Amino acid sequence: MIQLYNTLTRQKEKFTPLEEGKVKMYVCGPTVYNYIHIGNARSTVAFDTIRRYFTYRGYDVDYVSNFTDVDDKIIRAAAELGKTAPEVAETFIDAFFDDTEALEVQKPNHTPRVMESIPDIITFIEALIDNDFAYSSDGDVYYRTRKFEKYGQLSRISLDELESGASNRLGDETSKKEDPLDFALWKAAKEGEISWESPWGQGRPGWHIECSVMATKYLGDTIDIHAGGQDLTFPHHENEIAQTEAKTHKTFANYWIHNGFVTMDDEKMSKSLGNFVLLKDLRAQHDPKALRFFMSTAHYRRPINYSLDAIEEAKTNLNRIQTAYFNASHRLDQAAEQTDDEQSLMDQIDQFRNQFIKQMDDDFQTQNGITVVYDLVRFINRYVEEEDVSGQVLEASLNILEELMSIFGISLSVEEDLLDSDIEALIEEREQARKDRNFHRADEIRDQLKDQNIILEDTAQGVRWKRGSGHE
RNA sequence: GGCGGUAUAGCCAAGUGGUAAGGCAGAGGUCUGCAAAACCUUCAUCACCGGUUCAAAUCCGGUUACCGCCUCCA
Repeated sequence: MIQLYNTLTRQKEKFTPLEEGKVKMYVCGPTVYNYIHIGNARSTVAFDTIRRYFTYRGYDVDYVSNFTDVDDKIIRAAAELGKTAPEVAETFIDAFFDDTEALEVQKPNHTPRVMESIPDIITFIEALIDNDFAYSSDGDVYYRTRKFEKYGQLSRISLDELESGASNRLGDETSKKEDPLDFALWKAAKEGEISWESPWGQGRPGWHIECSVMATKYLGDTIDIHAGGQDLTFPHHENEIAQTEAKTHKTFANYWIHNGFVTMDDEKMSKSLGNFVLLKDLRAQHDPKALRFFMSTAHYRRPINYSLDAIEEAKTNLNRIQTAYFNASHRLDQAAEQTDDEQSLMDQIDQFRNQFIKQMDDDFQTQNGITVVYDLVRFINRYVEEEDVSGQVLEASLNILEELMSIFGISLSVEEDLLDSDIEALIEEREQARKDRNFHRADEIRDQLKDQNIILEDTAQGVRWKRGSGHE
């Protein structure tokens, strides 16, 4: 039984899908006016992990994540770069996929974009006007916030408090609104901006409406899970609920989940603060696997503080896991057909899986899942040093290690890797030198190979080699 | 100001009433020709004050600090 923390109720709830065995999940995607930073990446990775876990637990996940490709910031970026808004969007959508594929993020089943959805958006807005939840005003269309009784339910804010805050802030745009709390569904075009024909004149959609439209279009009026960053809770998700439920008169999403931020020096990493690290730069310097692992070391709802030390630690820890996998693989060659304690060991291995599932079922506690992986690593490392090992146990250990790590999007198996014949010859020469107790020559060869990124390790079962990490 | 979150060893991070998981770093040891890897041992009374209880990091009250949202933002 999977439990997840629902922002709507502020508590953990048992997950009950709308449709047996299926998960309909919508994740708010990026506004594509720039490369993504690691805060954006964390969100993408967190929900990818959750998606993978649902799949692991036997669910068929229909995963939709949008691109906001119509927006003030894109228009501004286009003007600065001397490109059109669609060109800018295209560039950064491609970059988004480059970045996230490097982190082994699985592609959503659908990635709708605002520009492709204009007719649906217009239809949606018309429905809201028809039932009196929205009104047009001089080329704009606004949502009547006060008319939606449950407004504020998700973010737990009261309209009156909001109003007192809003009234000091809003300037001229207010004049077109009946109420300062109303928000835009459609904005009249300004000179030179990208715009579309609509019943209210040339214009473009407001920010919030797109997600309501795309989510319901691909997943239906009611979806299981709606996800996004904590900063989207208000106003974005609150407004999505208001729009969608005013139109459908049904619950929009049963579960709302929100990820915590990546911080730097304990402050939120954000584009507006300027304290961000672009994923594309970071992954040029660090193994993307280590970056993904780093993002899995904290619970998705908690903040995670970015630092070079933290990345290094993730690298070290991942290396430890990788080494256990490597060591067990190496031992496979000399494994026995069968051993006496085999059954009890196989049972222990199953226990690791059970423990892992228990932790992950509880609101996707990846950090505790990783602890189970460490336990498994120790189990493997101990076992590998025994005199007689069973091939079955080794195989099962390798499989489960790979299985558990795959939830975090990390593959441990390395492709069959062959050495050049001259390197093979050097290794053999070194073995002979060691037998002859010519350690000077042996060390010389080991150093020489190390320069070529081949690392030799002498074990009780003979020499084994591996390639260095490659990233430094 | 309103709402929400967090405070556990040098660092990261578990643990929601029964006497502090795990990882990194550090120290010592085993193995090894040496190394590497690994294994073993070792390293905290849980922000502060008060209360409830046989028993609290865990419950209640209060205090302090930090963070987030309330405006575009994952």
